[in-house]
Amino acid sequence: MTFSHFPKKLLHWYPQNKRDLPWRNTQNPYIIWLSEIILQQTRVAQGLPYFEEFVKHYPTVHDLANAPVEDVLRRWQGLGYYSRARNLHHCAQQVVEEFGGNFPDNYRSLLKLKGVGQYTAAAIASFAFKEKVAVLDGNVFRVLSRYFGLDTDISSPKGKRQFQELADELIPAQQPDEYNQAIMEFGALQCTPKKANCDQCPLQDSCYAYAHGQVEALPVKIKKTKVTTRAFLYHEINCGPHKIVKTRGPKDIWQGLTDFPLVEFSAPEKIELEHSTLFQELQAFKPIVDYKNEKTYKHILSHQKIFSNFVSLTIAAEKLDEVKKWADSKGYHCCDAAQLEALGKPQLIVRYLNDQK
DNA sequence: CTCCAGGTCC
DNA sequence: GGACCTGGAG
Repeated sequence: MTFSHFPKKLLHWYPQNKRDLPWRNTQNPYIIWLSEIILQQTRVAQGLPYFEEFVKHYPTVHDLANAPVEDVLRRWQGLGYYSRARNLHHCAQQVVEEFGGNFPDNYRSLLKLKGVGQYTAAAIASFAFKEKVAVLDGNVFRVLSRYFGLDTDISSPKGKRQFQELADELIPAQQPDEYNQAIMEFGALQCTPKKANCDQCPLQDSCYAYAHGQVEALPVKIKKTKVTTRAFLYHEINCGPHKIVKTRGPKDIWQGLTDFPLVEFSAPEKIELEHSTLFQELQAFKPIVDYKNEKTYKHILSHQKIFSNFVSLTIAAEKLDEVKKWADSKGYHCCDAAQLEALGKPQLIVRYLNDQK
């Protein structure tokens, strides 16, 4: 087996082809950690502006730990997978409280941090501390499965184990950090999921998938999550300059973000204003109702298809005290436009609000 | 429109 | 093993 050929080629390819990205010019574990969390399941182009903002507003782990979690969620707005933002904040406090403000300097200890799993621990340990631990992310799965012709399902525990063993054997003792960067960058730029650039590939002559016409077929991934359909009727309740909002709770999507009171229906075609218990209750306040029935927002998550309609209810400003009392009793809050702007909201709500302008 | 990216937590 | 988000590519 030409095992040293592979890392050698990658280490040669990398300096000539790598992108100049801000987190690559530092060994500061805080900055590296920040970039890794932001880049999980996220493309560089989408994550980059968020990274810049976070570094600017939270230059040190102390700044992040001291910030209110609402501010962190607001800054994360639009990036998705909001548990990353909650874990990010929790992890910063962990580093300050349990580790005296210094990130742990090895793979084992890094794993104890909230939101830091095997991939991220390996990335930080190698990039910041030169520890020889192999990263295993989607890029690495793809490059290894193609080059070595490994066709085990990468979503199975067995597949993950096999790939990790292979990755651990391949990583060189000399420049483990550079090698980890190289193989991921190679997957991102050269050995891409679709239309891999095999014509000008430095590994072409020894690549299993290229020789066997398997480039498109690898890696093998079986899992596919089934998508459920949901139907929301959102109630935009206005009273003078105030709106009624709700902080989303646990065990559902958008945890910790802010949206409007809603009634969920069994199917999109079942959405009916008159069947909303919320709408019925609100009649007591004699609202002016604006319901554009035909306008349905469709919002797609990886595992849910959400159809939502919005009804706008305007209540006379004099009834604010009554409305507030009602909102309190339902677990809702009252806020003005500026306060709403400062809260993290799902993109569906952001889209709706933008349409109202 | 469908498919896809891809790491952690519970 | 399923839940979690958004946006870009085709």
